[in-house]
Amino acid sequence: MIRTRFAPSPTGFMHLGNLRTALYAYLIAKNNNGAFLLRIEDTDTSRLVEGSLQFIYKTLNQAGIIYDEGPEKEGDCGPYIQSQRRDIYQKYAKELIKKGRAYYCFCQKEEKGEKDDSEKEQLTNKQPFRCHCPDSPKKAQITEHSTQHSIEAPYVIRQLIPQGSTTFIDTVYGEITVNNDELENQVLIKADGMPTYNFANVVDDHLMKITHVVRGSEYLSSTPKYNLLYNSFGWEIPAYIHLPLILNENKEKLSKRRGDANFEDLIEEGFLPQAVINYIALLGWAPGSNQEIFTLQELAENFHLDGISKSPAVFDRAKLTWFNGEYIKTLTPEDFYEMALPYLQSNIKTPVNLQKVAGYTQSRVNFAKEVTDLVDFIDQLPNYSTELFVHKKMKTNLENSLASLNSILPILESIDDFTYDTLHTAVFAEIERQGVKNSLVLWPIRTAISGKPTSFCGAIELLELFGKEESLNRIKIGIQKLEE
RNA sequence: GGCCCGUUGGUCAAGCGGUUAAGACACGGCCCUUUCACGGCUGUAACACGGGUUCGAUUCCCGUACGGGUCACCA
Repeated sequence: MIRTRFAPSPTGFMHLGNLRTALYAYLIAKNNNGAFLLRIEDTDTSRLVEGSLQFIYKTLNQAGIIYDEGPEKEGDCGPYIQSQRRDIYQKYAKELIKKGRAYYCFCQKEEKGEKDDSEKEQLTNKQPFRCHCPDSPKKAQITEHSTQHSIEAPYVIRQLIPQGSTTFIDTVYGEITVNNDELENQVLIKADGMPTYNFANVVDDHLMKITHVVRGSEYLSSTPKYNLLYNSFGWEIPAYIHLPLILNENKEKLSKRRGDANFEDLIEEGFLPQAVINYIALLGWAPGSNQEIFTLQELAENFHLDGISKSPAVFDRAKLTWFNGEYIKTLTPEDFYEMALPYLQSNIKTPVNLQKVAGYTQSRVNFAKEVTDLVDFIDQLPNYSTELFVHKKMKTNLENSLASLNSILPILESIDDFTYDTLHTAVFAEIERQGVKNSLVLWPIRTAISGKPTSFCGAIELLELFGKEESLNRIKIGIQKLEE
């Protein structure tokens, strides 16, 4: 049975790259009737950000990515929070020492922490840091000693990288071979007793029976070290599925610091969670058909490893916006009404049928909040220019617009029942009587009532929406303007 | 800088030795229509470069260029 996991650290917001990793891991599991687990990697106590655990839960929830095992949903492999598994890592690290594949290291390294750019540049001409413990005669002693007694001096446990080269196979990128000289004797257990990501990851993936490791391609170069670890333990190596990066418009890695949007921001802006999920599913994966709109369920059914691409993808807001519009259109009228209501209520004081307004605007917006601009003529008629009455395609000009309004006015005045059907019948009867093009009568009405070059619905709908008094009022204003 | 990975239109992408090199977004045009939008049709636009291999390379191999990743007691 296939088991995948998503293993975020609670260090802040959920970036789109992370979310996509979670999504793919989920889809791969679900596509194979497997299990998807959530594991929290909180081994760096200094980087923990308050509340980010809630963000993780909330985001996965909104996205519909439901885990089968994880925090507060314990399976057989818990606990699923690494800080609660400390003893486990200690035990396995000691086992590695006994096997001679790891060792205690007392080397002091200068103050670490986040490297800044200048430090990174210096790396250019420097040999990477090497721990010399294995060459020290002290080492054997310590190793033996420490298996029985506790050690006083601060130490870390390092993985002993053997000579030779390491080859692994990535499902996406294929076979990759790295010379072991490139690999550092990496730290497995830190001075504070916590495991590093590199170690905890391997131990947990094995213990949690993860069959497919899904992660970003930034881990590609450290994968040989994981394999060496698996081999040292004699554990089976999982399938690796490394995912290409998601870049911003400038082709840089997405980052909050550069102002790139994360999931929370996008939802805040009015993007629907399912639209975002649908879009990022297609950033780095292609279904092999021309279908683009997928429910989560459909994604799970159609997902296949062959479709994952190797090259990074640029996040395109325009395309996401299109997806959002598509999702807005598939909303039931009730759902869209509910979504648009706050914007309608805060922009419309006039007693018009908001449900109808929502209905008219639904197919015209990509975001619910865009109704704001569409309805701005309802409470107040704009001070428009009579030029609006002139429309080549509608065959209207100032003269015939005035004539149309003058002829339709008494007819509307005689109607008390301002409902669509009644209005439609009456207006079209007049159009037929005059024997003119529809637009010659309808365009002036629409223009007089809206005072805008475009509106979210046509003349008859506007008459119904505004009711008799206000409609006649606005038509009279139009006549006045045209008479001047 | 060493190592690793990548490179099809502006963007997402199909392609997996022989194709008029799909499709989508964006952009332009047309149609529909009582405006706009929706919808339909349509147009502009791409295989980074140089060598091989081959009867034939976008597809395979090798370089070059460019881009990215990584080189932490961070994940």
